[in-house]
Amino acid sequence: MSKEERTSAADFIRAIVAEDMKTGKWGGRVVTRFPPEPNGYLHIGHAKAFCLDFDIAAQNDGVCHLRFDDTNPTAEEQEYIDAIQDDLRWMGCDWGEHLYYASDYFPQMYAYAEQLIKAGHAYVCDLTAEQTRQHRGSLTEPGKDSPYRNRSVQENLDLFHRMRAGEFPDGSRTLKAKIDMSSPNLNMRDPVMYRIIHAHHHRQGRTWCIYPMYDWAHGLEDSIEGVTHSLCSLEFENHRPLYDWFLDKLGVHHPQQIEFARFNLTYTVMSKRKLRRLVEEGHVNGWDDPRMPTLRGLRRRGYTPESIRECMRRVGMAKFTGTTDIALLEHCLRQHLNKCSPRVMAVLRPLKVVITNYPDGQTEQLEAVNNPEDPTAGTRSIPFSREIYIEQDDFLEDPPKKFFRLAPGREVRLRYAYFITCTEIIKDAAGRIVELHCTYDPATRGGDSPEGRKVKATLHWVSAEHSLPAEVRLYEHLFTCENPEDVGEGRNCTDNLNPHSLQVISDCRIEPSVADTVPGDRFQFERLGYFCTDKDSSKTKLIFNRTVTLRDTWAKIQKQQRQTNR
RNA sequence: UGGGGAAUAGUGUAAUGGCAGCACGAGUGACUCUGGCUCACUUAGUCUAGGUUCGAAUCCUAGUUCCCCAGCCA
Repeated sequence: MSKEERTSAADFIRAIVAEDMKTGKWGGRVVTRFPPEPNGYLHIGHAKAFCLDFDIAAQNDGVCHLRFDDTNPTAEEQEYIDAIQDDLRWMGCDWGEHLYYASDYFPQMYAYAEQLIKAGHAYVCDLTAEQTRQHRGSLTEPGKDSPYRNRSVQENLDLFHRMRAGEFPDGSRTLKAKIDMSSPNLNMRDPVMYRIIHAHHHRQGRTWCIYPMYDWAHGLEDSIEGVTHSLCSLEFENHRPLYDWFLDKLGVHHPQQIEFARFNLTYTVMSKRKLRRLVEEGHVNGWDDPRMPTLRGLRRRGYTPESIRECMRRVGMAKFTGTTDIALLEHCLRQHLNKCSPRVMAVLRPLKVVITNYPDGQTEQLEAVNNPEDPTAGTRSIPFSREIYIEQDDFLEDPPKKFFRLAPGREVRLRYAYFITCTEIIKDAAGRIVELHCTYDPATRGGDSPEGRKVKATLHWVSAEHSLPAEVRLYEHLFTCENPEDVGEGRNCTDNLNPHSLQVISDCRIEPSVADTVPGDRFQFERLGYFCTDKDSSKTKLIFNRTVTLRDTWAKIQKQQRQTNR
């Protein structure tokens, strides 16, 4: 990390941290934490939060804890704990020894609760959930005191002990903080601290049957760990007075909670609930479907951690809830992939071309550059022969203006190979073009004309005989509109699903150099886009995902032409 | 409706009383053995109305719009 990166206050949160470091508010320490609840997979929205947490710690020689906020046994599973760590490691996050679980603090939290009861700040309440709701009042009306609000300390202590001992059924009693039932902030109207849940906890088993609520637990977790800056999203702003109240009443280490706007992306949804629905209703093929904004999905799609981090850096940090254009993410992706992806030639929709003046049965090896952006990537050789495939899109019998590619009588370059000229179109009975006959110019071997003759286009190609069959999965945005959640009454985001978000092409051809590819390998298929080998791919059946297309100026021209012809 | 927040080009974000800048997008052109990359240029903004000030995106007043809160979820 450069000195500038370490010292610059790029946003309002880093400015606060920098100021605290200057004044020595926390003794020159920075401790942050990323506290996911293990009840789902991480998505790119989380990336904004954990990049901030881990980077701020690193930039200040501090530490960032990974803490699983496992305070609700009914939703949480070990599977998610493993997956979250796997995703975070992939993203390059380093928590060192600092892996913690909120549930490990349950004894300490219990002791703190007793302390609050003894100080008269908490009481056991026998109201049902429904009654509690009624007592809470509304946005405009104050709440009413619970009839159990003024129990003696002794009785509260006794009942609380018996709650913990398992004497009462689920939902029969709660421990509540005694604050102010008429507070305009609903969170301060005697919030529940503990509820009774007789359930198996994925780590604690049956040790506990009372579980702390978020507001009670979270500040304690931060405090116990010596966190200095507790960074969270905007919806917790209303909870900060409660966070502060608990820690003040306890008189313990009191971190500063700072809120920021969460990350939204166009053409996708981000809430766990909606993502779960996409999976459960079969709109996608699991949590790691390459169309999903989950980190697992993005990873399988071929995204790099670097590009996600770069996007987060560019998005910045503010308190305005906006939506980032997915074009920014894709720009960061292309920028990184352009630098690091080896180039390869693949033909998605093959059109056979016979080079009529090329010797039958002859094969030669031609040298191709692996990555023009990276001289150290070297070269490879690719086989050329009399019959090749080109892209169907690269030939037009009756080319419109500005179409530079192959057409009857026109000469183009085959990349790294020869100039060819189209001499004949072969059609089937239905009039479909099934084959092209071309001639080549032997003097242009390697792709250049010795006398400096120019061509307007360079096409990618593969040798028919030597190329490998492959399946390619093309992805588009999962939804057809920028904000899929913006739907009318009685409709939901699945109404905006893009029916073309996945297109499988099974008869592609790819150059033989990729024969040994393994899942996760990334390539640029020249002139098409960036692709990566899917986890379903094998030696006998090659399968690639399109990560993102190249910028496509021709597609834009076509779109313009279509509009002007209308 | 009570409370808590937020409003700067199409989008995201700087400027903390002193030249409204950057990035993405869009458009035009140059270059090119990828219609890629790269480069150049263009486009376009302070929510509204008052006020303070030599000077306001920034301070004050009033308003407008948007987001969050009535789980024994986090």
